[in-house]
Amino acid sequence: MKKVVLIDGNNLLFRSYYATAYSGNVMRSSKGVPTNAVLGFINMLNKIILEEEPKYLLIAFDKGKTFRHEKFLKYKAGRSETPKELKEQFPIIKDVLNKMGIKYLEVDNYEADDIIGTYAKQADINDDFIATIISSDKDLLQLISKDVEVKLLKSNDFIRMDRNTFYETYQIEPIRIIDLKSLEGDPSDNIPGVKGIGEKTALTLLKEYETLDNIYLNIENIKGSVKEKLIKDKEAAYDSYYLATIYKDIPLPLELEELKYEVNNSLEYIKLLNELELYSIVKRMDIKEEMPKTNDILYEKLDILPKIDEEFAFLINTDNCNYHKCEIIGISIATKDKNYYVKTKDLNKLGELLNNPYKKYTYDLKKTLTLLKYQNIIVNDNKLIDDLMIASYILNYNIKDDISYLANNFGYDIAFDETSKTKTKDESSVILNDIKKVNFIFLENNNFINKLKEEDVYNLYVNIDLPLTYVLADMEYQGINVDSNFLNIMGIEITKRIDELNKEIIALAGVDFNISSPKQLGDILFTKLAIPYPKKIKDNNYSTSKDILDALEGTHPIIDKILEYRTLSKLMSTYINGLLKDIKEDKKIHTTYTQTLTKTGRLSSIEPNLQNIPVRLEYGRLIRKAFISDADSVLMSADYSQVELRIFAHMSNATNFISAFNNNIDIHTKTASDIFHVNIEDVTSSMRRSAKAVNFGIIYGISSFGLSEDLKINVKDAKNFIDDYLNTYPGIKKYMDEVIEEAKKVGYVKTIMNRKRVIEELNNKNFMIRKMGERMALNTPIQGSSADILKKAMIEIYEEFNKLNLKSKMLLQVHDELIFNVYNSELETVKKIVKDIMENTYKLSIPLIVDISTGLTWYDAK
DNA sequence: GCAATCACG
DNA sequence: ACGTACGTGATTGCT
Repeated sequence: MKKVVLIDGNNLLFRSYYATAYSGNVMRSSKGVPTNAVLGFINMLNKIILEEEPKYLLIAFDKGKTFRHEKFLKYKAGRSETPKELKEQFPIIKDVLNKMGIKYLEVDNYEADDIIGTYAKQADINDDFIATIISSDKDLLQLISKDVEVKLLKSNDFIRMDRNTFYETYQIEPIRIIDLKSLEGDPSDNIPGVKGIGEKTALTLLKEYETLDNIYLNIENIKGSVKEKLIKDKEAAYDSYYLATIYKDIPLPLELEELKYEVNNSLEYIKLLNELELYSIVKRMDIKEEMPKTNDILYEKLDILPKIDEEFAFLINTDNCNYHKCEIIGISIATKDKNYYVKTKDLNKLGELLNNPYKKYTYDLKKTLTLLKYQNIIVNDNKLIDDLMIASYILNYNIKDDISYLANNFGYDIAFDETSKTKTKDESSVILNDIKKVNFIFLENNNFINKLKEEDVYNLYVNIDLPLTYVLADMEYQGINVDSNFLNIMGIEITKRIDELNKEIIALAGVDFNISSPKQLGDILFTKLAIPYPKKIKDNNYSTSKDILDALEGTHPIIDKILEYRTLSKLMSTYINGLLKDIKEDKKIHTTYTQTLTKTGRLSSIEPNLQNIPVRLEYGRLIRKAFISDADSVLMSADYSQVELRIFAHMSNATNFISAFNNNIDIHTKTASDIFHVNIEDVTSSMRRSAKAVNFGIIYGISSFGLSEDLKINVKDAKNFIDDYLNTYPGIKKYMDEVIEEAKKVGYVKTIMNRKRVIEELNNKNFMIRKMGERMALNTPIQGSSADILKKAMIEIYEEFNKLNLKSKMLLQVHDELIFNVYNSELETVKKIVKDIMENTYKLSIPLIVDISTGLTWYDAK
């Protein structure tokens, strides 16, 4: 006999909600997501599964206004509005159920009851099945039959009702619950019933006359006030009869047999629980099959690495500073049946193991490769080393530097790395923790790889991001020469000027204050000096940002001086002192590329950031003179021209753009000529500037407000401008609409190399957040595809340099630009290789163009 | 630890 | 009626 458990999902979620909601105050995750009902629901569901051991399981939900509402406007009226904290939890619980592998159904215009009724009837008819219905709603008792029982939930326990127990309680047939309701009514659903008749009278009547019809047939035999009441509310009684009747024949997409249930604590499920911060559920889960109890780990502590000739996971344990200057503490290794911890700073043995022909797994391979390089150990990209950090990034898991965050999201219990502040742990517990991490990698790596394949992003992993790791490790290791003398001299000049400005500004203000404090500066400008604030005041705060000060230029002599002070302070603190601080003993700066951070697939650069060295303003640009080539070399810059607009043109198939790019016509001039309806040669510089702003807007996911800010025009003009633009290029409008539609449908967007970004904001109820989501959906494929293409080019250039054994090296990446140190003897070869690969690595419907320039400093390579 | 500001693509 | 351009990192002041 197969038992199917049918759960009234709405009922369960409502009960869970009101059990712990106190006047709208509910438990929330740290992100503000209400979770109290979800928590209660899962706990109740787990209890049900434990008690009932269902082989078949279905959760039914209401959907939309039902046929009952259509017929009776007052149905369920008078119910207080479902609180939004509860409404928000419906999609969450459905997500949970999906990830638990539990089937749920909602059918347009029907209630959960009708879904349950239909399956209950099927179970009754089908000799193989019996059903248990779970709810606290007595209505469902009408479904009890020879094969159907109801488990009626009470506040802390339940009553199981089958035909016998039901009869003992009510002395009527289960189906007469409908007749009972039609008499006594149900205030919670606004079912009227007969006024003045409660359960007791109703039951007495039904015991005698069995049905509502029969009661009215025998109305003359009934005495006194009850008769009066029955006659008065006859219509209401029959309406109620209709409302209380559960349908048993609604169309359903799944057969009973398809409701099969198997325990499935999927990784996604655990991850979701952790996202919702419902840790108590994760803790109680029976996870020993998939998730070993990491505290039971045994290991051997060694001084030298053992010989290993099987697959293994490894981690180099370091102190927690920048890995270009960190101390190595040891190496942890996990194999199928043994874990090791080796206390050593010598990575030679590890290097040998990594070049051996079996699979290796780690987390943050780039760090490993760089540390090895500092010991002159080279690991070739032998396609045998997996990096769980890269895999997790591509899978859009939330990851941090510290692998513990990831592991704990998958049900492990691993302490976070200690910072210098929290350094309290003894050596053996630090070692044990490291072993836990490496053990996690060993056990989970293949699950992650399978997931990559399932999500159709394995190619991206294995052909782009993973091989790029080797390229980046080398770039970081190479570093770039920096002339500290130059920076020092420039610093002296800047300091002198800052001092002058400081005096002048204080004099103009008439009072001493900290110019670097936006708060104090705002007070001085807009209160003390009473300069009129050019914009709407926001949050009762004066902004002193560049935009505001620019608008005030000329109103007071202090403004120009503050602007200059700002520019120079920035140069001094971030670029003179900041860079000097990061020059290592080899007179080079070694940045670190974060490969697993951005939402779009770009890299970022830290400690220091070499992707935002000044270039737009001439004085700031001088900083680039400090970045110099090696002896007998030049610095070579290779940058893509308009790569994002070209990618956009390719993806949107915008014919005008494509023809302009194909014919090498200046794209902004072409756009201006199109939207202003003038010949190319008649486009003025102001027309071109406007067109350029709109083209940029397109890349960002245009908004009239944003454009108005950029062009300093009013929002209405900006809107007209955009409308004209989109009318001129109808293909662009269509493309953008389609991207957003698709993104809303599947919940994510993709780049040309299938990199995915999930955008939750797209279905947010808040207009502003939703619009932001739409802009992300439009921008990410462009920015991300551009990143994909440059990454692919970098890998190919790196391989070609290696193949030809060139001394020249790739040093920096700045999103659409690569910087190389090129030996004079190799200049022509390198130029050709780089230009050729960058322009041809990915074929678009339009050409990609790369501009190359060289010089002894980064400033001169322009 | 966060907000404001400003440097880059 | 909302109140925004997309993606980053470093420094400073302030709670």
